[in-house]
Amino acid sequence: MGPVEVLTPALEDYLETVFLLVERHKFARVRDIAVERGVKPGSVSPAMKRLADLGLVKYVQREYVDLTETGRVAARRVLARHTVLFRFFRDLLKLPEELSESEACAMEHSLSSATMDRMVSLFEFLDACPQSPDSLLARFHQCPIANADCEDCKPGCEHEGAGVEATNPLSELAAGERGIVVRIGSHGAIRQRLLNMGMLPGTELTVERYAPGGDPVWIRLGTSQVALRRHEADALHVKALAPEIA
Amino acid sequence: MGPVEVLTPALEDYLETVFLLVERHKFARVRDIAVERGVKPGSVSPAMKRLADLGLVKYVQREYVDLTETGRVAARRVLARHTVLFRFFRDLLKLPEELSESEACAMEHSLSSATMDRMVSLFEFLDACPQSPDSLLARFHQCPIANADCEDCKPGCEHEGAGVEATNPLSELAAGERGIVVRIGSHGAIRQRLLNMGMLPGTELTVERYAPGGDPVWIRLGTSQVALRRHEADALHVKALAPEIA
DNA sequence: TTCAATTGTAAGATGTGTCTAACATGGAGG
DNA sequence: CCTCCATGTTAGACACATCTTACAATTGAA
Repeated sequence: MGPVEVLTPALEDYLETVFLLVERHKFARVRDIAVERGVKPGSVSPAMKRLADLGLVKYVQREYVDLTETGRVAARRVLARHTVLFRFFRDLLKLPEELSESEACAMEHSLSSATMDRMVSLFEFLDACPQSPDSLLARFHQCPIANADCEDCKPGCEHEGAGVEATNPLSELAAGERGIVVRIGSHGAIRQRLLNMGMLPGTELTVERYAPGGDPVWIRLGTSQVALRRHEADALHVKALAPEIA
Repeated sequence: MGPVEVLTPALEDYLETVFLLVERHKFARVRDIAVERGVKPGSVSPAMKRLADLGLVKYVQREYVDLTETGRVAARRVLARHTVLFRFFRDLLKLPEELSESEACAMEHSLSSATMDRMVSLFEFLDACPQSPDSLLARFHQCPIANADCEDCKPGCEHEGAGVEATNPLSELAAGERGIVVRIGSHGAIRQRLLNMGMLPGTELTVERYAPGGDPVWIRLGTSQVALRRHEADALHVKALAPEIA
């Protein structure tokens, strides 16, 4: 096998930084790299030495840092992963620019080639397939169910139309009944709490029992149990399932 | 501020493991945790001590490990992030089960609440909105452009239909012309290479010049330059842009 | 009851990445 | 020519997550 040296996340970050600096200024100095990455110059020198040992940068001590051809290829690969994630977050999920950026930075080191490839396929598809303005993605971006800041329902989204199966608030399930989470009809803190408890779309749950008055309701999720307040149970839209096979 | 102790990735993993073991066997022993995580028991003890210090587990030495209520909440949160990522990879991108799993493991530690929330919104939308069998997602999963293993085009996908703008192979652009990458009409190694060079859908590029015979063609991507072989340039579908404003 | 197997702990080593503080270098102005 | 200051380098320390190895405690069988 060739030199399949795996770069540590920090080294990938340094490589990326050097690439961007070299693009901007034709060369990179230790100081610039330190500023860019928010570390002290003393941390940069040893990192450059390691990159030089791996054959990724040409490093004339006290002078400048430049990329080798191998280094350029590696840096572009890291950058491509970053870009794919960034575009996914910003353009597809419509997350704020800054969050998209930081999230991409954090995840770029653990994105496999296969996954990146597949995400790009999704982009290609979304771009090529439904070019009309009522494309599914555009509908997602306007969908009231998927967005907090709009009224109950709008044109452009046919959730109440034909073909959509009925869902009920969880609190309409009787004790002992099962259901599958379809959506969380709520935003903000309640939604966060429900998601963090594992109430994700597609999750199967069983209503264990209601307290008198129905206020805390105990739910079984797999083998673990959680208690929900009434307003949380109301926010959770489920599709009823046939009772469990005994 | 309360104890907003941030868990290291490894501690999150331990917490997750403990949660799953406790669910399965009512309690967790150091040894089980070590086996589950593929480490030696000697690594587990200190980790448990640290989790106990953070108030996340109740740890009776030599006996068992159990979660505190706080720990259970934290563990469910980690697990929920894992599940969201896993479902995204497996069900939406249609990646193999095993890859989805390992990718989710790697990324779960850097998924922010906001991003998770938004991914769940996408799931909810896809589930609620286009319930018909020709939903966009189903079309993605069958789309020949997005999948290597099918012929040129199939029913169910109307790429050649009306409303789709024309794209050309990159090699039809003359030197000096600009374009935006729309898709990579190729699979396997060539696709990998193009992606790794940063040729992602949405990327703007300029054709710098062709070598005699047109075989290597030099492309400018932002401020950096790459050379493409003819068969690579043919695989790259671009939309021509108006020439750059001088 | 005593020993062996099982299980857990403690201590030391490694690898990575950071910091600070002290030291080196080289060019510009005096 | 010398000195000062920007910049870089080195060394030493720490933190963290992990490993291995050697030791300790528990348990149950002979």
